[in-house]
Amino acid sequence: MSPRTPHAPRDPEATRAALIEAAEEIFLEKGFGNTSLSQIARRAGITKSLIHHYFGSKEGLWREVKTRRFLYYAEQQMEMLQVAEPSTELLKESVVFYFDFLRRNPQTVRVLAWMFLERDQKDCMEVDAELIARGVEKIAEAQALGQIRTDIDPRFIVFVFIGLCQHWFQDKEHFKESFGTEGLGENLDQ
Amino acid sequence: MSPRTPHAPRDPEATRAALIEAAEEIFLEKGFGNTSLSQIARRAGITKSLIHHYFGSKEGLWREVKTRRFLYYAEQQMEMLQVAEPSTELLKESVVFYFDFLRRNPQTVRVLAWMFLERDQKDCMEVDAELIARGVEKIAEAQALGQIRTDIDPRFIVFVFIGLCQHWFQDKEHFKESFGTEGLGENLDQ
DNA sequence: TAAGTTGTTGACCGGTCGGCCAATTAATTG
DNA sequence: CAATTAATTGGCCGACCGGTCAACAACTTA
Repeated sequence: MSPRTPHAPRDPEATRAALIEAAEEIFLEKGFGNTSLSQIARRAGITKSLIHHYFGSKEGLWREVKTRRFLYYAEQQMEMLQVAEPSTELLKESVVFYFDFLRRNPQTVRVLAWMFLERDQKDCMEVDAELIARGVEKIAEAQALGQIRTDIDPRFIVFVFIGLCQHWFQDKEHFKESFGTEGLGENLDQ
Repeated sequence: MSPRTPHAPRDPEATRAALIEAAEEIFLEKGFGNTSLSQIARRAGITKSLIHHYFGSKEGLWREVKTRRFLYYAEQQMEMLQVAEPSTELLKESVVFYFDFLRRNPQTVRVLAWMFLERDQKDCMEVDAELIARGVEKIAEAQALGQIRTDIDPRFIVFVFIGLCQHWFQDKEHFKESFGTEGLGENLDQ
């Protein structure tokens, strides 16, 4: 937004951060293909060339934005999984925590959705796989303890819960077109 | 795929259809911004100029693809809603029917997902609104008859069921990366 | 202070994009 | 059969795309 003062002191990290922030805003709003580097540079108040200087290419910047958000997301979830011990109550709390996380980080919802539609999860696959493995593991433990019915594949449970939270927020805007008075407290009950 | 024979008889409707089909394939696969008219024309075996001749612009073609799929989807669902009378059993059947429809029409899933992320539902809003209104109406009737608990907003029920089906298929590929043996029969139980 | 490193810029490049148009050819009309 | 209309083509346009480069300015180092 604000053009740099002619004799501004240099701050590479700030520049990098500004580029990432601008890129995230526009990429998540319009998608990769509908975004041009000129727009990003303009919004960041920085020359287009610096994008290549810092990230090599348009894909490089997009990859940076994606992995950044995804790693933050994975970190949060991993932390949650490590603290707790398996139980039905924990499962419930985990879901609530995850749900709340997505509510506070709508960017995560969008980033996951774009990665999904464009089928480019390759950069985050290892992390994602481990994340899922952890969740499945926890649930399997709870099943072994008899706290969760065993006739459901634990992988299935994990996916249903993750998908449910993820897509609730994806749909929320659509929902609001019908009527806007609903808050968010009711959803936790379901 | 097949280049036209030099003296082929003209068939405007077939040309139109070929363009729409090619456009749908590529648009739904890569999204609007990542698709170029040259690609579409090449895949359809038709000159790029004809796209403008029939649809005016790139946006016009995209709009055609979207509304086409969406109207088919709406038609099916409307038909389903009109036939039946409200009951818990009907609700179940409706969901199963809808679920099955999406399974047979993965393009619908993708088209809805793209429209959603790119926030361009404007072309289908009236139809969509009526569709939802119908569903809500049916559920409200069932509630009045005491067949569904009344402490839940019927709009909420509609959205949860629609979203659930829609996003199940959206996530299915992701799920398969964990393990691919699961069929689809089990899902209907949930 | 001088040399070297690095952030930053504006000008520029080839390529492709969406879109336009005149010309050609097939169908339709009278 | 002309005359008209509609389908189809290839060539072309200006704009903008992502990316490169040489030059410069600010820091770092010695």
